[in-house]
Amino acid sequence: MKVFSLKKEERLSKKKLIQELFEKGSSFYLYPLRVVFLPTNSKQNQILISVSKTNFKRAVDRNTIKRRIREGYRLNKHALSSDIFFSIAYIYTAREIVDSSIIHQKIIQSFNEITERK
RNA sequence: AAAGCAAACCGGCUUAUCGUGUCGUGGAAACGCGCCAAGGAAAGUCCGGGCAACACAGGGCACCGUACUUCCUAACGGGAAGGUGGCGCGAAACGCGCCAACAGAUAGCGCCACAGAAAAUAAACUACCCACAACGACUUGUCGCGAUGGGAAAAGGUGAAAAGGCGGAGUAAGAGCCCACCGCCCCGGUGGCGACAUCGGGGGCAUGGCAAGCCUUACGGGUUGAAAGGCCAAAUAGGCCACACUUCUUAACCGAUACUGCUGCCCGCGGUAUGCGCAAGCAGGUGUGGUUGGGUAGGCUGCUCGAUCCCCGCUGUAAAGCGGGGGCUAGAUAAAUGAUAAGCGCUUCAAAAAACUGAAGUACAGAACCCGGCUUAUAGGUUUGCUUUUAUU
Repeated sequence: MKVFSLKKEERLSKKKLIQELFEKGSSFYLYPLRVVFLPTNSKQNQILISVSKTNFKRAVDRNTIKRRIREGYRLNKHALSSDIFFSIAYIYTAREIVDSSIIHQKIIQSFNEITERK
């Protein structure tokens, strides 16, 4: 598998898995993100990105933030290496649009948190 | 040339690295290669239609919507052309532009704040005119005054609006009481498909405003909405059929009553329940086998070739229609169409012109079944038309 790709299999799309993640998963806050994660028995890490409609009324802004987070995960996901895999949800909680470089940095930090806490 | 107004259109480009989705192609697979990949509003969800499911014998009333005319259209509350009224520009026009909830107020009910005498069967304030008891004056039969009785609706002031307007004649003072012109109403002619325009005759005014209070007239209106709907495999509740065992009461039809469906109500027509009447033989439970299969989560489909787009010709004042040629132009589903970096272009500013340099800015905004409109947001730019100002000929 290529290093920087991000296929559909790496995204959470099943309703049951999402419900399980939010009911049983543990979470921590890392500005501007809230991260929810749960170890799973699937064959790879799966992520979910969410931006609240109340904080960003325009769809253009929500798309931009989602794309930046996705790129941050895609370009750095090789740093998250472990013997087990996780379901991870990134929820954007800030009220303003943050630069890409900061988001990238925070995502790398989140990987360290997850591997420590498991 | 500049400014203003209106209409139509455009609304960034290139490269590098790493990525995403549909389709095509190679491959057993992993994956590789190629093509394409947001908008003028994709937005608001305000109208109209296609498509789909469900419902529907029919009639009346209610409810909701629309409202100058003709045309366009699949349809519309949209558009085109025109009529009428109002406003703006202008010296002015039969000019140009903008706006209109633009059917009916002699079908009926209701309302008309404040001010004002009075707000709709007019008049109770001031002012005007006539008569005249009492009183006053003096030139002693006249004048003044005004309780009171009557006339009039012209004048003042109030108001958004004061009972057709203006002028004349008339009168005690006045009044469509009478007359001319204008307005209004009625009838007829002419032109126009029509809204309407115009001409002639008659009426003496009867008819204040509000329909965005109720209402009247004419026309239209099933409900839901892609989370619609269809298909697939799995597990399972339930239904149905056959057989066996078991228990003993009660099924169907018709009438009656109650509830309910047809947008609401009534009539009408259906459906269900009750088991009172009439009537008479099957009804319930358990097990086995077969068959069917609601809902839930998942996958596939619906899904993008269409009232389609571009060009040319013809018809029409135009909206638009017809014919010919060419093109295929997003299909995601916890939701792709991107991220990062560099450069270019454009606009503004740095006194003025050109070049250079620097700084700042580069909008509104993201498809979710598909179309036709409307409304709202939008940095900057282009074109066309009209008006005004200045310059030149």
